[in-house]
Amino acid sequence: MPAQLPKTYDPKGVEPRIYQMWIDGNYFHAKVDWTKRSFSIVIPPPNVTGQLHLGHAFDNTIQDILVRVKRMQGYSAVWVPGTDHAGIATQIKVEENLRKEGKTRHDLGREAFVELVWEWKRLHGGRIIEQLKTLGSSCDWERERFTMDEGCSRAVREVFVRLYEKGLIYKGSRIINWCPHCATAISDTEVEYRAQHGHLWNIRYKVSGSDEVLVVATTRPETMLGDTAVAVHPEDERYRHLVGKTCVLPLVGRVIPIVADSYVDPSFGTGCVKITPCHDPNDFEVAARHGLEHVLVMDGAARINENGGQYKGLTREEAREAVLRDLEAGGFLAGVEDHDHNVGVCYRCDTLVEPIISSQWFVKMEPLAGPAIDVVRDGRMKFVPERFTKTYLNWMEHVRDWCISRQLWWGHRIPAFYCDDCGHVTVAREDPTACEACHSAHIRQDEDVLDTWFSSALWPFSVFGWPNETPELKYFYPTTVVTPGYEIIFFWVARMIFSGLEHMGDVPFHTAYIHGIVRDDQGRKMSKSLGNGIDPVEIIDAYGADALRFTMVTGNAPGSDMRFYHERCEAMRNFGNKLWNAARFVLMNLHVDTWELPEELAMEDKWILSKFNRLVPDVTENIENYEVGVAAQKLYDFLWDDVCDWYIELVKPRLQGGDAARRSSAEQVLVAVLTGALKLLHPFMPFITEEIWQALPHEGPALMVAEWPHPDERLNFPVEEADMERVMAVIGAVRARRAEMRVPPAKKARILVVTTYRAAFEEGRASLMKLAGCSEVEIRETPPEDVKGLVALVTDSAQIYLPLAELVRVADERARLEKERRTAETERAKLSAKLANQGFVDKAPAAVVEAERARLDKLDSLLRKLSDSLAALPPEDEPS
RNA sequence: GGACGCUUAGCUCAGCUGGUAGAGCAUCCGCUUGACGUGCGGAUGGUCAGCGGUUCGAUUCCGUUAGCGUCCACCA
Repeated sequence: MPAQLPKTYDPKGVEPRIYQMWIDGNYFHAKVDWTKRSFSIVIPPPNVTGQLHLGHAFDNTIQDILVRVKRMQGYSAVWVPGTDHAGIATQIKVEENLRKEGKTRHDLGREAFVELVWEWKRLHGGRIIEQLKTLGSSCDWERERFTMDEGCSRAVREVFVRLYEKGLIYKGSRIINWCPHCATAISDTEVEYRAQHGHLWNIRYKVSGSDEVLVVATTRPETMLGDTAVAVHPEDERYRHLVGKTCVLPLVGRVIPIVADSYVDPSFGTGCVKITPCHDPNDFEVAARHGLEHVLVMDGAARINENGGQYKGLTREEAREAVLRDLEAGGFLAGVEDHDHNVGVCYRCDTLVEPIISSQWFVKMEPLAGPAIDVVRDGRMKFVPERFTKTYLNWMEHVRDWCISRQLWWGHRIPAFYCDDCGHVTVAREDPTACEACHSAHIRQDEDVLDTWFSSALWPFSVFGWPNETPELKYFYPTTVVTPGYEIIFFWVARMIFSGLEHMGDVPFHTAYIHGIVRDDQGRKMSKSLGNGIDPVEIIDAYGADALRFTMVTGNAPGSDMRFYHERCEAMRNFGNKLWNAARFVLMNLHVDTWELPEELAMEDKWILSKFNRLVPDVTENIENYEVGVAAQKLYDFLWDDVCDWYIELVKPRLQGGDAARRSSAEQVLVAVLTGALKLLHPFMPFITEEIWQALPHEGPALMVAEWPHPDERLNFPVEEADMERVMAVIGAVRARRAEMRVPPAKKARILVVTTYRAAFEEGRASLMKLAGCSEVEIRETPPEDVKGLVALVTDSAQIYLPLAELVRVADERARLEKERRTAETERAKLSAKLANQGFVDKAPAAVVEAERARLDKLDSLLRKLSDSLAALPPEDEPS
């Protein structure tokens, strides 16, 4: 920083330069170094063609704080960045773009289309990475990965083959969630449920060879086209005689059996359930138990297929209307009721999900879930905040097999090859040229790709080179911590855990530090459709990255959502500016270019050093416990209140005075405290702290690689700290009283301090003069004889008299002092009752009792002084 | 149906293992105070949702009620 500094901090002018300096210094790169402890984080890989949103800003800030602290603490700390190929999201994006040219992916064909997506990735893939840099993220860019790069793809293939060989991956025909819009299967996790007002239609099914009629209830009448049975509860007396008989499916005319199954709840609806095995998971189960026929009536676009007869070609919505109309016309409709229920929609596109039978690949979860439950139960892996443990366990304990195949082109293609001749499936690490069973060359690779989350599940070890046994893997795995939002606990965290355990034999990370989501100022989720999204890039532009980062970590509890307010960013920018100006002040007054702590320390020096010395372990501990918000708040308070509002003001007289030694020691302490605080603050506000540090006398190339502060025994000054605070209390009392009495600041007064802490106040004399607006300070141990015309103030260690004759009315003074006395007495009464309570004295920790005793002493002292002051008051003024 | 979270100053929210209630913003009163008006000094404002319990002591722990919110499950 040159001598002439702007009065306001300009992030735009500083941030890119500082970031480049870090890059040039290669400070982000972490090496395998067995002489150091390792610390590692892998980034939750953002979508490669996505752009930065506040959620990214949130967890990247957290990660950066953690990794910067550890780096400064001397760890070999790596933060591995990278991006996710984001199968569906990316493919859709490219397809949409293609549609502008009036083309679909099928016009191009698989190979050309995939090449086009790669091209798109090359074009847009860098954006989010660049945006992460503007945040100040200290990722090890040399280790940047992509879920579809060669290494990650190899890991995916290896995992697939291993799991297949162990029988943990299988292909089967099951009811899966089908998204008609994305035209692919999706996993259970990818379905979101929405409450919806709907209807329950009652439909008459005529019993064969009888006049009896069964009434079934359904919310989805169009699926009746695929009914292959009607089920009743085995114990249900009403229908027992019909079990084993058949009935006739209306409109279709198919004769279907009536079966008994305990799945049916006799108390719901009519107690008769239509069974549609191909379009309902429960019905699928029932069908399996009873060996029922499967009739699939919908295609991949959720249109009725040829099995739907006359309804063929209709969409599911059209089919519903048509079916209802025809049922009505045929007299099959027995009634309709309102019915609220949940419907599943695709988390990507919001389209109503269609449960449909389909042949897909699955990961068998049960054997994988067991260990994943154990490691959390026995504490080998923990969630912060702890409550997410339960969320996780509940999910893992009930998890169903994971549908991993996607009918997409963009992704890791399933390495399964079907033999046209013998039907054998060859699953192999390298593409086979022939069927492994019959050696026929007529093999075809499975058309599908894997769920995007299949590859991100491997991220904590694939990024370090697995399946190769690399030094990185040995050194950095398990990673220390991951920092996802709670919305991806199931998508990502859970799957990393069982994958890590299965393939690495160890947890992928020791801690999952879960955060909430960033909402708008009305508490709404940010979304494209609401148009309420806030672009972090604009925020950085307006307030600076440091301000955004600080906003992200302060004022919200771990794991809970936060609302985003511009005002908060503004406040944090102001904090940066405050720090900037404090630094400017220090530099303006600095006459040295190196520093060390002076031998002779003044009271205020010891006070601030002592406070700082306590701040160091406090902040360190908070960060270690993942209480970054608390740590940030402490730094904010220390810098603004203690350093700026007090210490700097306290040393101004020395800096401007003629005593060179006292001036110089103030400079030294200023630099010491500022430097120390900059180190602690650096992980939170890396840019501004680095910029200031570079301008201050320093050793080493950069703050970001400076050593994290340690508390220093020699800097504990409890006595001087207390003395200083006694003086500060008097300053506060005088200021408050003056403000109350509207004494203009320019009007200085002579004050009289009556105290037994004479030495402390002698040393604080200059501070009192400067900060309490005094023309003169008299310190004595006994009160003056005549206090007429004096305003009396009391702290627990001093009585103060201000000669403000023209402003004083004795009656008012008396009233005020008495009010203070009453307050103090009330408090004293409470306190002495507490101390008189034998239970308290016996059972409370000694330190607490001691503290309360000390407080009582102070109150007594205060009360004595109040009484003295009251007694000394002259008789009431003559009414004039 | 199950689980979880929240309810603290006008607003938005912090408050670690129980031991004198905090911040930012807003409001009010002052201030060109030689770092900073993105500032300085001062002030107002809270029976910490209600009710029980444990405890010497509860905003903090337990139970319960109410309101709000989230996740999971999904009886057609």
